[in-house]
Amino acid sequence: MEKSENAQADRRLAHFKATAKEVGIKLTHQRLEIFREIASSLEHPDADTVFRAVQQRVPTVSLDTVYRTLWTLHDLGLITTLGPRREGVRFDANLDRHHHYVCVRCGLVRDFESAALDGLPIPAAKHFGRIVSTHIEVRGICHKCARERAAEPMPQDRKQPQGTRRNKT
Amino acid sequence: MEKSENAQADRRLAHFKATAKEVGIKLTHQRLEIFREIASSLEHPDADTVFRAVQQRVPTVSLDTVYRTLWTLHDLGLITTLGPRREGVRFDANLDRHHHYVCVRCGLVRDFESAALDGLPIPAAKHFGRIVSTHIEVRGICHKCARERAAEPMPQDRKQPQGTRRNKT
DNA sequence: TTAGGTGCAAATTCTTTGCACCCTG
DNA sequence: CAGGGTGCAAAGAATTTGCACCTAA
Repeated sequence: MEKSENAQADRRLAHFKATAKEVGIKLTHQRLEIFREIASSLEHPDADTVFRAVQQRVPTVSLDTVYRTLWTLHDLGLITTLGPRREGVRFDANLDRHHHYVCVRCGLVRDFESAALDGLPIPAAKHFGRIVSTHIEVRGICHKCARERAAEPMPQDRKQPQGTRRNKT
Repeated sequence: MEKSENAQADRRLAHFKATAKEVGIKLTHQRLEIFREIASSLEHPDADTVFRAVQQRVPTVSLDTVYRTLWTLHDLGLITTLGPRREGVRFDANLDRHHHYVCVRCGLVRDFESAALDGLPIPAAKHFGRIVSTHIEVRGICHKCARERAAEPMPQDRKQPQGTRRNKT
């Protein structure tokens, strides 16, 4: 997790370019930026967050292009989805075996790895059907929220979290 | 998992009634039916699915009451949420420690238990913050979908799944 | 060049909310 | 009987889609 985040993003980008050429889709400026945004983020952003970030560098992108690109990448197997909370799907460019820590307060998501967990057999599950992937989802309250929590009277889950979230109009 | 699903639902219902009395909210016919629906289902239905099921017995319920009730139950800690796919949140009345098998094709979700997994320490995750719960999410293709898959040319993920899903209009 | 991609705007869907009447406690 | 809860309908949000122009290959 500490070893050069950037090199990792570059490797993913290279993988994307190779795949794009392979299946014959165009490598547009927008796609590159959108993919780069997810590949280099630790946040597992949602469509709108990606949109706003990419917009900084490519002022003309539109939200629907972001949506289309995200699903295209997903269909190509270049990114996976994450749906930890009710405010929208989020995307993950980390294709290595990994697990997630999810803050139930602000929606923050962080990856972590665990060789021990990876080796485990999943006894009961396999009788439901074929298994494609297995990962742990740890839910909790992140440090930042724990600190802020002292103030507000615990607004449970619901409502607007303050992490990586929308703030239209 | 085999031991009398019904007794389990009854126990949950009793818990609901006790909690309702405790916090002073009314035990309406609608709430009872909505809760019963989730408590007795193995499907972890979404709001719309619950709505249609409850509607059979209480023809006058409205979808918004279902939404309100679901979140009320959630806020009371009587049910938890699940967001495996992009088509909406789903609810879970199983408060015991358990894990999920999720079909990426149709969205089916099944619970399973594993004492082995439950005992595991989550080494890396705890430095992100406090941990509230830990569960495994196993993704795969369920038996039914595997069978149907032979026909269709693998419509990847996207589009309408055919499991527990909407079909308005 | 030219077919796939993009931006725009309108259409769909899903979820929430205001308000008057109803029913549980 | 009183106040929370419900149903209805309309408002809000998020995501998708049709179409004409643009650009990577």
